[in-house]
Amino acid sequence: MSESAWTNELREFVELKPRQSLAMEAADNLREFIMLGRLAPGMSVRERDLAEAFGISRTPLKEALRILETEGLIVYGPTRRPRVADPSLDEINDWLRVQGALEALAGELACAEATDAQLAKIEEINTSIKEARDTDGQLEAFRMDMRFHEAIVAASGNEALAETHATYNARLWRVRFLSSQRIASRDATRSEHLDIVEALKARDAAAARKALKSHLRTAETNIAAAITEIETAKEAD
Amino acid sequence: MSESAWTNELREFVELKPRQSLAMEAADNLREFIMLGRLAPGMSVRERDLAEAFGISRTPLKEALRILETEGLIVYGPTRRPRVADPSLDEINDWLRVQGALEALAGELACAEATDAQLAKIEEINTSIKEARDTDGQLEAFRMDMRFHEAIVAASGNEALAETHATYNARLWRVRFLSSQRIASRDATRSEHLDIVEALKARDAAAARKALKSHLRTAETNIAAAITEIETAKEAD
DNA sequence: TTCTGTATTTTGGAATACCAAATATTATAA
DNA sequence: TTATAATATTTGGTATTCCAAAATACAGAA
Repeated sequence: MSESAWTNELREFVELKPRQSLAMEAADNLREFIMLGRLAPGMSVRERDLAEAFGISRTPLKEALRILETEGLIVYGPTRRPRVADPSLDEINDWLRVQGALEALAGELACAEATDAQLAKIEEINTSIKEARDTDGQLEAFRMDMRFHEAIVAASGNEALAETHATYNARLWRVRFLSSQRIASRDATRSEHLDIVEALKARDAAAARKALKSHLRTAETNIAAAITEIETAKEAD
Repeated sequence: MSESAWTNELREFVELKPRQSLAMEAADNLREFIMLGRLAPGMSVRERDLAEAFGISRTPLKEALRILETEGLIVYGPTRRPRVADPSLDEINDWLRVQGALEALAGELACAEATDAQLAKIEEINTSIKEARDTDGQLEAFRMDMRFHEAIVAASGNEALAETHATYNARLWRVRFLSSQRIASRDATRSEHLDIVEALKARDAAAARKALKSHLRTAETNIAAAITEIETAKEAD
């Protein structure tokens, strides 16, 4: 091994991100479209149309759909025709319960594993949520909220947990975004976030678990309220 | 709608299972091969060779590899070359912690949601584990053990939870199988299974959560012991 | 012998073509 | 007009082919 130390360091740095394929690129774009509701839930997806829209062939597009399927954003019918997922409230609640268990575990682990820097970062993100709401608008504040939860999971040091959590986040992104736009949802969220941060800083695993679980439970309530609001508004047509 | 009721019923029945594609078939076979260790961990996988071995083209085989990637059985290197996963003990423990949280949640939910028939089935599977060990051999007993855990998760009535649990089961299958062959691991397992069944029958959510969590914790210990045993045996070459 | 630059081979990514199943459309009969 | 049969079209699955990147083998120079 005649290589100097920085050689390996550089190699690691440059190759850490697996080379982006057309499929992954398409998956990223599609995910964004679905999350923002640009592609409506339940809408049927035609491989050929989408492939043309992206300027790629069906082969990588198909792979992109597969990726989004595992994330729960695309569902395949019995005849293998893909559609944009249109989850029922029951399914969403199922997802939220799993997400709750994952985040509770993350909080627990983070109390033992997180570095002080990671905890500081979590707290910093939390304070910037409020700032973003004042200056950058609702969408940015919501993105910060998501990053808050991601940071907690990352602080657990459990990579598999982070991956699984990310797929549930993707599925839940849209409904959580809808819910975040209700003014009524925001106040509770803010104080709950503080509880979470306090528990983590105290490295009190039980408290962190409890705070995260109850946070997800209010999310359940808020989302249910948001969805019924939208449903009733739709009936006013 | 002039169709008689049974027409739709029949159509539904026959089409309920999405048509099996070559990709899924290949994924099933490959999964079996990897789980049983026929394809050694870390071994590099050549798409062309495998496709020829299965008698299919690379297109569906590629999709199969993608499926197994999301299950964590296949990993892609930085240059997108697929290999059979070769998880470190740390990674395995990460997986087990997530699996523990999932099963704890499942037990909790099952206490509220499970039908009596489902609980009876769980108990029945548990008793048949012992029988299988006496008559059908180790592998069959192990399969029963897996079915025991699957049945609990199914009884939670949370489909997403069941899916996520299944992928972790796939990742962990091999190491859990190795661990199950240690005689020392078995006695503790048996009494813990009884604790779980009792808690579920009493529909005591807290007890079920606790029993499942501690069961996964002993799994952690057993697997660690099994792996170090194998490692030291390997050094004897 | 060891290192480096070059040629060869291997490998996965992507485009294209074709097929069978599913769907939509049209025609026909009651 | 409505229901059914026949036809045409659309759609996803699969095989084949080509291509660029990567790994390997090799040859020459230090």
